[in-house]
Amino acid sequence: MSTDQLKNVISHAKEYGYIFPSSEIYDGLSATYDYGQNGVELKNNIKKYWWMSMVQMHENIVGIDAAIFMHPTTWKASGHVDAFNDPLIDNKDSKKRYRADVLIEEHIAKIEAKIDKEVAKGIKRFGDDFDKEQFLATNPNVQRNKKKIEEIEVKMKEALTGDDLSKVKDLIEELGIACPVSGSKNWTDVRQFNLMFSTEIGSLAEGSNKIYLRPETAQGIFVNYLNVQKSGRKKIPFGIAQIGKAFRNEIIARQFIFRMREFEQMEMQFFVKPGTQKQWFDYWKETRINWHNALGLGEDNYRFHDHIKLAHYADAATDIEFNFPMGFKELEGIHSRTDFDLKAHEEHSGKKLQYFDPEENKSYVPYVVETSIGLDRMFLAIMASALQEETLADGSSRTVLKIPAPLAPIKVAVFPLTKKDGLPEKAREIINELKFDVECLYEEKDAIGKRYRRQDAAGTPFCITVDHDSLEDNTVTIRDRDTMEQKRVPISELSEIILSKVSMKRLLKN
RNA sequence: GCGGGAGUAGCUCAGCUGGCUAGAGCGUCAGCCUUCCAAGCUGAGGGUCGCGGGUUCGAAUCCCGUCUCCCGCUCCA
Repeated sequence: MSTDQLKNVISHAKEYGYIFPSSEIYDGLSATYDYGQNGVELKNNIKKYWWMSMVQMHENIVGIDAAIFMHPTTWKASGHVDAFNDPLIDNKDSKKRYRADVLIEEHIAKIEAKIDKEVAKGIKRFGDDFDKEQFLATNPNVQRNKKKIEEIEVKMKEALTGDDLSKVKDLIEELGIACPVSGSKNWTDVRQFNLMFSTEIGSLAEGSNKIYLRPETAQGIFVNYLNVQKSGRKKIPFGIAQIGKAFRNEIIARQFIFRMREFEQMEMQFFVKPGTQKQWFDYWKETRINWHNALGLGEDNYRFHDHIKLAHYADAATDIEFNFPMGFKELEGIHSRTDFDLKAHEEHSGKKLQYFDPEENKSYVPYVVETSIGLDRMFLAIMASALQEETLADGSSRTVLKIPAPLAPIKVAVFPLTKKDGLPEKAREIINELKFDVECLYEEKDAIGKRYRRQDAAGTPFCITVDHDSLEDNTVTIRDRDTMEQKRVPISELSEIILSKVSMKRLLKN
């Protein structure tokens, strides 16, 4: 796959009613997209598949739907207020972007390295008589550097906590910090990027009524975990699942629906006894990759990417990466989050978030193993791998969207072979039965071959054709999108045949 | 944000040394044909050439500004 493939996916998605640029008549809104008539069906089917596999198939997992707005302290506890608030600066020559505070800290680290060097020299000179503490307290070079560090730290704190980011730039210039790549000191101004969207709540903008749109759905689960545990009489280990929108004010939101500012997550937080997190982490790794593989998008298109550098909240983390048109990229994250989140919420809320374990006869804060998949990314993964250009035996080609049948927006299209002789009426009759089971579509325009190809491109897995024999013997042909093969079957068996191929059961039993 | 590329019909694009009513293919719609894998015939609809300004008798075309999209750099689901 290539970037050309991404372009094909984008235009195909638009042409067949899957995804439209948002507010297109106003030239669109950057990195915002709307799901069209087919897109919403596919998206809902992905959600359904996930929800059934997580909630319905696990008796110890239940779902919730938390509000997008949350108490502002939530985001202090989660670390998002600090971690998502970065002062950034660009080097104009190398075009590299850095976090301004990191640049300054690296500068401090360099000075510290100088002190260490001085100490090493001292050891060499005085040998066994070397008194490190005395040396650090008296050596003039060390003293000078120590003072430097202190000064920088004070200034940095002042500059970063104040409203005036130009002071941060002044400090960088004052220290003569150069870009590690270009070596130049040609910097842009420092700009603050807060990845959380904020708005005001209440009728007055005055006062501190600032609230955030949630940057992840997980916190809605954490703050509710005791409510669910108690009202549902849940015993550990148990899980809470949620599907919902989250918002991040990405500096760069690109690559179609891969990175959007408004996106949808499907998350499940699994609460376990401390010490068992590793085994559950492994369990969910396997369970989740099986969920993906059951779709048949190609096992080679997936790979695990284990995190070496872990986030502040995790003791193990892996990504399930998918081979998107732009290469292998993260599709789902599986994180062992320890008790970081619940402990933080205990601290900030002053409420105990402990679970009483009747087996152990003691209370503890559970550990959490999280699975978190980007719904829009899953959508893109399916679209990108499903869209294929096939060369047929006769040398002609066809465009086919091989969406896994249970996820396809329209499951079956019904065609009368011709527009007369009562064939349309017979076709309508069939639809009027089938529509209780699956999404159907009726089509009588153009040659039959053309109608087949149109449904191939739209992703409809089955086409039923009513011909003159149908009127005699109540049989029709059913054509398979992927193999293009046709079978003649009794109308009375249609529902059963189709359901066996498009029901979620087929995927979930895997 | 910085650098590169691009905005003309639903889609893919041509036209861009300024000059007839802005075109093609595919798609869409209506009718004919009645045929099991996109290809027949007839007709129709669809564009203020991204937007604003300027130069000019005249701008899709030249100039300025602006917006949007795509690719790369950082972060993440």
